[in-house]
This record gives sequence, structure tokens and C-alpha cells, in this order.
Amino acid sequence: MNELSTRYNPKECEDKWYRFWEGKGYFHARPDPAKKPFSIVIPPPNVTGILHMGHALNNTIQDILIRYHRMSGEETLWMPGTDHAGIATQNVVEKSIAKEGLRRQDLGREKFIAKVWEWKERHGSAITQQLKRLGASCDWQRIRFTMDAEYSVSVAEVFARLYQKGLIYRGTYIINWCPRCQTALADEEAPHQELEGSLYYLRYPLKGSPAGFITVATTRPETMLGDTAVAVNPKDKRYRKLIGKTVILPLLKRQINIIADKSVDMAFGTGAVKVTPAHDPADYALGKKHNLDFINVMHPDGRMNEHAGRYQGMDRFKARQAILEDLRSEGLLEKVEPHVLSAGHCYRCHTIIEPYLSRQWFVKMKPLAGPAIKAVKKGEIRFYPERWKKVYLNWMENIQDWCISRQIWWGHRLPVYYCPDCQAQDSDKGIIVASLKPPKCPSCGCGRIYQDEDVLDTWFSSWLWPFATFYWPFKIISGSNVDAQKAEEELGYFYPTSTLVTAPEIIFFWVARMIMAGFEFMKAIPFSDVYIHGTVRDIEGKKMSKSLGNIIDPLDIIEEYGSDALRFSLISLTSHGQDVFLSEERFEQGRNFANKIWNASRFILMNLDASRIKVDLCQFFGKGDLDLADRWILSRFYSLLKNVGRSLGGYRLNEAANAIYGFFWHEFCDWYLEIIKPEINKERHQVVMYKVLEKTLRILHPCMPFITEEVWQLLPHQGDSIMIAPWPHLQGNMIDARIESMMETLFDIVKTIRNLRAELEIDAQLVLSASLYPHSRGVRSAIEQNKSWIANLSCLSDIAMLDAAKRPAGTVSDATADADVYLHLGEAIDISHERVKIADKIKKLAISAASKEARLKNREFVKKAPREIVEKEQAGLGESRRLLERLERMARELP
RNA sequence: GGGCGCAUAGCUCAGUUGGUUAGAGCGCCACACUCACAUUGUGGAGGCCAUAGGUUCAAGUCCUAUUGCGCCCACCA
Repeated sequence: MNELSTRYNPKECEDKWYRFWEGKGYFHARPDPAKKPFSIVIPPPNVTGILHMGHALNNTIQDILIRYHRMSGEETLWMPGTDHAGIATQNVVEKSIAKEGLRRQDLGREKFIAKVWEWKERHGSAITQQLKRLGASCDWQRIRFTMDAEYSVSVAEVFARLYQKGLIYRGTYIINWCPRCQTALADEEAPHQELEGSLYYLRYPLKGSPAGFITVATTRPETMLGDTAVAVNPKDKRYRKLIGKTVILPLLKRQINIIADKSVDMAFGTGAVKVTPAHDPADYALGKKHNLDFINVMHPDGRMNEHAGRYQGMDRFKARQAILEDLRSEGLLEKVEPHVLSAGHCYRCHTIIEPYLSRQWFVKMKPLAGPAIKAVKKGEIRFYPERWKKVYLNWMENIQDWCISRQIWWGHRLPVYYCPDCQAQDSDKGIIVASLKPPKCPSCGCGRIYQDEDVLDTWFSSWLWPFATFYWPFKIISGSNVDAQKAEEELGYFYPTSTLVTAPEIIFFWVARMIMAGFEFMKAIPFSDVYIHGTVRDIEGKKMSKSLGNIIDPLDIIEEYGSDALRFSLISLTSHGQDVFLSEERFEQGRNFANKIWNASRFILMNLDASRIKVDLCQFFGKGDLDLADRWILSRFYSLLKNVGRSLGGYRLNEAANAIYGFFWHEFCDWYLEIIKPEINKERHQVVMYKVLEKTLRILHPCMPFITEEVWQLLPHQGDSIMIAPWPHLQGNMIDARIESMMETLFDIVKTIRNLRAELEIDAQLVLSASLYPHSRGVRSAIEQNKSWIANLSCLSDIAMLDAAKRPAGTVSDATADADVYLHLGEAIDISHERVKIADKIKKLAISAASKEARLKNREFVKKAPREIVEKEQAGLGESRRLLERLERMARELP
């Protein structure tokens, strides 16, 4: 095995093993009634996406869970796929055609959509290829896309069912409108920017009171033409007597009422606010609540319309100036204050967006939310960490109707058709909703029906992800090779899925809606656990984003440090849902760990006689054939296994990763391998070091799949791949707290001796070996060469062992044991400054023993503390007293 | 404005239901390469666990308030 490099080389392994696994079909899941199912649906990344650190974290977590459950003998499915991401994708393609000087309008809808598909075919697999480099063991045979033909049928079906149930309706809504681009924008496409504006104070004369008026403040005076009320806070003493009175809207001389609403902020402006329901989202809500008129005063291009009186035809900002001048000349402009306001701007042309009233489609959410709230309250669906439950419930209990129509081209078109002959204004007559386009109008029979131009919100397809990916509702499409019966079986087997792993930002957008859809269409929860991980940030706590330039590209990290290093470092930093603060050096830890694994394995391979490792470990048991060190490392391993299982079960992945790290490096390598070195050829050590390495690799595999496979393949092994090797069984009888405590005592001794190493010119590690293996030839000769007193030390393990044996299990007092051994050590080592050091340590231990005694004297403690604690304290007390005496004697003898 | 989170070593963070001496990684200091690994090893320094109260036999852990930082949602007429 000498040909193995002293450095682990990820590049030689990763691609090789990934292809091996995929080629063997290990990622593919099929229902097996004999096995328990475990399934995860991937949060589908945008098809335009490239892998960023957030994806890396999200998918590493999923892969760990998947690999863990696969090894645990469950039938494990990880369903991959991508999201068509309506607006994001449309923008990307628009940008790409802009290079040819084209706008989407130049192409027309059909040709543009064809371009998007073309783009998707060419670039849409980038992110899935990147997931493979991460090691993600997705079932790629099942990869889905939210615009797949079958998936689109699911979407249309859901729309139709909800419509028939009366849960989808048409209504008006204020949207972000760019008057220049003449398009609706989603909130995230209309970023708010601060700008220096003015706050204008306008006087609205009171009807029937010639000198009376009420002053309102506004930043957009031109919208006053659409005012249909003035609102004040009902608690506001200044205006209380005006509530219900009428004012004359200046310029247009329309009469409007003064209404009361507690949403009005008494401290802002004058405390009275003009209400323009057609041009402001908050006013819109007021308008709905108080049943006001909605007067739209603008054309879609931002010019004033026929409701604007003499300002008709003016641009909105020109109209603003004209209106202000007219008000000033009428003495109705009280004052103008500078005011910083933040307004939405079109992300493309930076035009100030106009809140614009338009007709949209909605889903009634309250009826859907009911069961989804209950399921979480009852604990059928659990959030990890639990605090997100509150966030979820808070939102669900105040849920608003969901606007699902979007005025863009890329997406699922609404399955809504109109018959021009039957259609009547403002009614649903002539509207046909069907999952597939009907050939003719069902009522008049004409063939002139046409489809709604709008598309559905992207989330209207992704909320079906846990079951639509299984081809629900199993409607066969001509030309498709989907086997409906098989699909139904698979859905029955794998649904509800097990765990959803996602980021907090999309609890409302996605998680909550999936739960609602699950109940509505599957009559069952979509998943039982929701694991919410943190956001990946840079070292200063800023969210990673392109515009900030603080991106750490996971692919660069894989290139430089390896995929396992990336995965390990990310996981070890992710503590239970806290945000992850990253800098590139973080990945050195993962890389170094991989290298440590590599070199320890190389060492074992060099010293392993493969013919002897078949020996069953159990042979050694009961015969007392295992040495202290062997028993110790086995005990430590099984303690680790127990902890790792518990941590993974509670989604504390970082604990699992860090526990394995600490065990492998600081216990297995630093102590066990060093201790057995002098007698590494002994059969028991051969077996134990092999078993511990092999099993540790297995429990590390979910976290670091590549290096564990590489090493595992070099070791003697059973089966084709570590990926499908069984998760080790917990053998509780191997966990021995007394052995562990005893060894720790010995380590303390050795550490003390190491301090003396320089002046005594001895090898401290050898001392421990000497104490454990006093009769080995190597140790004996070493002892001869060194100072004779080392021989004294060889009795230490006997002392420690006797000590431990005297006490019943579980009552070992570390403090007492430590002190005892140090006393012997003090006798064995005749170096004065070291005595002082030891005396210090003993003093500390004595204080601890004294405090124990004091505590037992406290009646409240004895009465109220848990029994085990009291018993533990009592058990240690007798020994502590003896110890104190000896300590005093020892102290007198010190120089 | 509503909701949530965080504050522990120089830095980044663990610390499970309160329980004996608060841990890790990185960084720093000293020492060590004939040794599986210098991407290494050994040792060391470094903590009023943000502040003030409270509950308890016992508080880093639970409660209240304060200060500072951060996130989400709403709003900004």
C-alpha cells in the first residue's frame, strides 16, 4: 500500500465513485412492501439557477438524511427536479435575446415561449449537474420539472377543482405596475428605493361649513382625483366630531365622507388621510372594508384618464404639478414639507412603479388553512427547530387570499377559457374552467373560445410538488410513457414524504401552501417533519448575494478542497437552524479532516494483515482477551454510535458530524492507534482497529460520501459499496463507563509526563504503552534505555484498574480516582516543581470534595434534589474524606 | 408597528430536559520532523457565560427588565 499518496486527492475519487453509484442504480427507489419508506422531495431550484452556498447546505442536509436512512435499511427516495420560476426565467431569456436587439414583444408570445424552452433544454440541467458534484444521491430517473406536461395537467386540474368548489374567484387587486414597460411586477421585482420627495398638505373643505376644512397629507397629490373618502383614527380627539361628515373634494367638487379607521396613524402628517382605493394598497384595503368606490384615474401608460377631469391626458407627474398649482391658487395647499419616502422602482427601467388596480384571480385561503393549522397544532407535522411552528401558525391564522394570476408569459396559463358569444360583463357567464382545453363552448357550441392570457404564480405549481411529482392525478397524456397504475402505487407508497428540508424564507410561500394542498387533494399531510436550516451568510453576517460581491462559490470550494470538505465544513457549522457564517478558511477544517482520515487509513492498511480480520469480534468477549485500550476504543465507538443516531434523529447534524470528528481524530488516532503501535501485530489490535475504522467510515459516509467510499474499497469489505452497507448496530453492552473513566485518568497521567518530556528525554506515548503493555518486548527495551523509574509507572494501570473495580458501576468518582492516581504519581516522580504542580491540582480536587460534603450537609439539598444526584454525592463522600486526610499528609511532605 | 432570534475564549460558534472542574475549531505562544499524516503531533496562555434583578438546595441554562446586534412580516398616506 506504499503507493498511496500522503495526501487525500478528492479529484481522483469524486467523479469516479459518483458514476459508480449511479451506474449501479443505488439512487433509484422502488416500492418495497418489506421495507419502510423514507422519502424527501427536493425544494426544486430555479431552472435558471446555479448552485450557491444555500443550495449546497440545503442539499447536503438532505443527502445526509437520505444516505443515513438508506443505510438504515429503509427504501429511500430523493425526488429531484427544477422549478420553472416564471418571472426569473422570463427575465433571463429576455436578457439573452436582448443581445440580439430583440424584445419579447418583437417575437410574440409563442415564439418567445419557444425560446424559453430552447434555453431550458440547453442550460436547464446546469444546476442538477452541479448537485451531482456535491454528491447528491437523488433518484435522477425521476427528475421532474414544474412545466412537464403531466405536471401541468396537475396544475390545471387543481385550478379546476378549486374553482368548482368555489375557492377560486376573480376580483380586483392592487398590483405593482410599470407604466413604461406596461407590465405587472412582483413585489421582489419592484425593489423599494428611498428618494427625496415632498409631503403635501392639502385642505379639503367641509360641506356646509364655509370656513371649515380638514387637512390631509400626501406624497402623491395627483391621486387625490381618485379619492373616495378621508379617514381618521376613531381615537383621535381632534377629528372625532368630524366623523361621518362630508367634504368637498377640491378641483373635482365631488362629495366624499370622513370615515374612521384604527389603522390611521394619528402621529403622521395631520392624522387625517385621503383614501384612494384604486391607487394605493393600504387604501385599497380600506376601500374594501368600508365599501368605498374605486375610481381609477390613470391609463396604463401613466397618463391621466377620463376620470381626471381637466387633467385628462396629462402624464401623472405633469398632472401632479398642475394640480398643486391649482390647489395653491385656490388656497388649499397648506404647506409642503421635504419628506424621504421609499417607492417601488421597476427593476429594469427604474421607473417609479404605480400601484394599479386590476382584475386578478384569487384563491380563498381560510377554508384551506383550517386543516393545515390543526395538523401542526396536533403535532402531526413537526417543525425542527420548533420555534418555526409559532411563525407558521401566526401567519396561517391571519392568512389572506392568494393572488395567483400574473401578467407574464412564461408559466402555466390559467386553464380559463372565454366564449365571446356567451360572455357577459362582470359575471362568470361564458367562463369555462377545465384542465384541458375544451374543443367548443359547452353552452353555445361555438368554436371561438380563447384562453386567458395570464399565467399562474410560480408557487401555484410548486405547492403541489410532493404529489404532482408522482404524476397525480394520473391522467395520461397522449405521447407520454407514464404508467398511471405504477405511478399511483408509488405515490401510495412514498406519500406522505418524510422530511422537508428548507430555508425559513419560504415557510409561507411554499411550506404552508404544500400543507394546505396536501390536505385538500391528498387528504393527508405532505410530510411529517419540516427541518428549517439557517441562511448562509458571509463572515460579517451579510446575506450572500451577487450584488454585494461576497459570494463563496461552492464549485470553487469543491475544486480546491473537495466535495467532502465542503459538506463536512458546512454541516459542522450549521447548528440547529442558526444562520451559517462562512469564510473560505472554514473549508480547511473539512479538508484537513479528510486528509487525516486518509492517512490514518493508510497507516492501518500498511499494518493490517487482511487474512486475520475475519475473526469475529465476539470471540474476544467473555474471554477477557481484549486489552484496556481495545475495550476503551470500542466503548467509545459505541457511545459515539449512540450519540450519532440520536443527533441525526433530532436533525442535529452538526452534533453528529462533530462527534465523529472528535472521536476519529482525538480518540482513535491520537490515543488508540498510538497506544497499540508497539504491539500492532497482535490479533486483538488488528481486529479492533479494522472494525473501528470500518464502522466509523460507515457512520461518516452520509456526511463525507466520497472519501469513505474510497477508503472502504481499499479495506477488506463485504458488499459492493459502503453506500449500501448497513448502518452499524448499537451494542449497548460494549459501552463501559468505568473503562472510559479509567482511560481518561491514564491520559491525564500521560499528559503530566509529557510536560516532563524535554528534561527527561523520554517518549511519553511510550509511557502509556508501557503502563498498558509492560511485558511487550519493544516497551521493555525502551524502558531499559530510559530512566529506571518508568518501570514504576507500569503499575499505574493496575492501580487505576483496581480502583475502578472496587467501586460499583456508575459510582466512580472521577475526582477521587484522579487524586488517587496523582498521589501514586507524586510518589513515583521525584521532581520538586512537578510536585508543586500536582499539589495545585490536588488542592483543586480537594476543594471539589469539600464542596461535595458541604452540599450534603445542606438539608434542603438532601430533601429536594433528585435522588440520583444525592446518592452520587453520598457515594463519593466517604472516599473524599479519606482523600482529604491523605492530601494533608502529602502536603506536609512537600518541600 | 407586529413577530422572532442572538449576546459564552482574540475570532466563529457548541453547551439536549437546570446538577460535580463551561468545551471545540481557527488564531496566538513554546516544543517536536529516521515516526501514517506539517493539511501533523504535544503542551500552554486566554472566560465576572452582555447588564441588572428574580425563582431554586443549585442558573451559562428558567423568569422579568435593560442595552447592543440581526432576521422576517407589515407600513411609510
